[in-house]
Amino acid sequence: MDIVQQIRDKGLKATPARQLVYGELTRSHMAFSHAELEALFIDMDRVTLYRILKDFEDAGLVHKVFDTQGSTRFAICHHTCPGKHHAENHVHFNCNDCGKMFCLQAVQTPEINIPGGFKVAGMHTLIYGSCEKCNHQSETNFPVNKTDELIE
Amino acid sequence: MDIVQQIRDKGLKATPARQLVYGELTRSHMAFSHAELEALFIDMDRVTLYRILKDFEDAGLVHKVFDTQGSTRFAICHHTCPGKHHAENHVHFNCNDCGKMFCLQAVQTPEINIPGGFKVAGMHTLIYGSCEKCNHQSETNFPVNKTDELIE
DNA sequence: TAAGTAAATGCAACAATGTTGCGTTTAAGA
DNA sequence: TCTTAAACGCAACATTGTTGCATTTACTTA
Ligand SMILES: [Mn+2]
Ligand SMILES: [Mn+2]
Ligand SMILES: [Zn+2]
Ligand SMILES: [Zn+2]
Repeated sequence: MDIVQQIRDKGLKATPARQLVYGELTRSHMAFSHAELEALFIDMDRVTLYRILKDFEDAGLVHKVFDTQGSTRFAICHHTCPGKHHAENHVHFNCNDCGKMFCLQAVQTPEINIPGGFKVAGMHTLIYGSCEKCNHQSETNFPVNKTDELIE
Repeated sequence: MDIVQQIRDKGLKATPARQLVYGELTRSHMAFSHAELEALFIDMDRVTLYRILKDFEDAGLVHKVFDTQGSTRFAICHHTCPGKHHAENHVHFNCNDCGKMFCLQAVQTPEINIPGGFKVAGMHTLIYGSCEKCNHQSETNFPVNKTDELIE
């Protein structure tokens, strides 16, 4: 099913701006900050972008998450998305080096028991470290004890 | 050891404002938002409060966490705190009803395996639901199938 | 394919949150 | 008590997000 139809199926008009945003989010499986999207679509109005993301979120097309800096990010909802609380069923990874954030769709949030009278509704799991690309780059920049072919 | 000495031990002056903030954070084991602290200390300058929290964080007296809304919160570091990354070794609970956030010092962040080339440095675990107090209140307000003594 | 309409956009203004610079005050050691 | 680096208070600014309103546009229906 194409992007235009996916947007329309949620009762939203498939405007050019929406197609651009939804297209970008669909192609990569990353969680984008507002700043990142603004940089990608330089002539898109700031407020329009806020509203597009809000509308997408309400429609269940994207989910909102916060990175290790507390900044808001948006990512596409996987097709197996149960709806509004999609973001809560999988783990997110935030790279300390490049700052990018990834949805690890395949990794479910773990089970956890907590004491006291707390009634658990859900959880957010945010893992941080360095992504594959940044791992490689740091190895390339500061080779320590590697064989030649690993340095590349 | 008293509050004044704990602040001084980190190389900070134990000013009245700092004693108030540190005292409050020490007594309760909650993670306070900036707004909550401003409300508690109405005649404390906004900027001073920001700087106190920043200094405490740098000194390892408190740790910064984000709640389910992405809002910044600060909580005391437990005495077994390993230092800068204290916040990462225990789980936090955020009440959906009253909005309060609790440090569950006794609950360690779980182990988790993720695929791909990601290099894990740590994780944040944020559980949400309703706290003990709010559980009770909702039972009191909307009694369904309870015995009398439970409704109280 | 033209017209009608609700939805979406663009712009300005505003609100909330956090930061910086700088002159004044104060905690703590001598 | 004196000295001084640290902390404070205030104003100004930056960033992020929201709201109101006039204009434009995507989609429906004729
Ligand atoms: Mn995600
Ligand atoms: Mn904590
Ligand atoms: Zn990276
Ligand atoms: Zn509560």
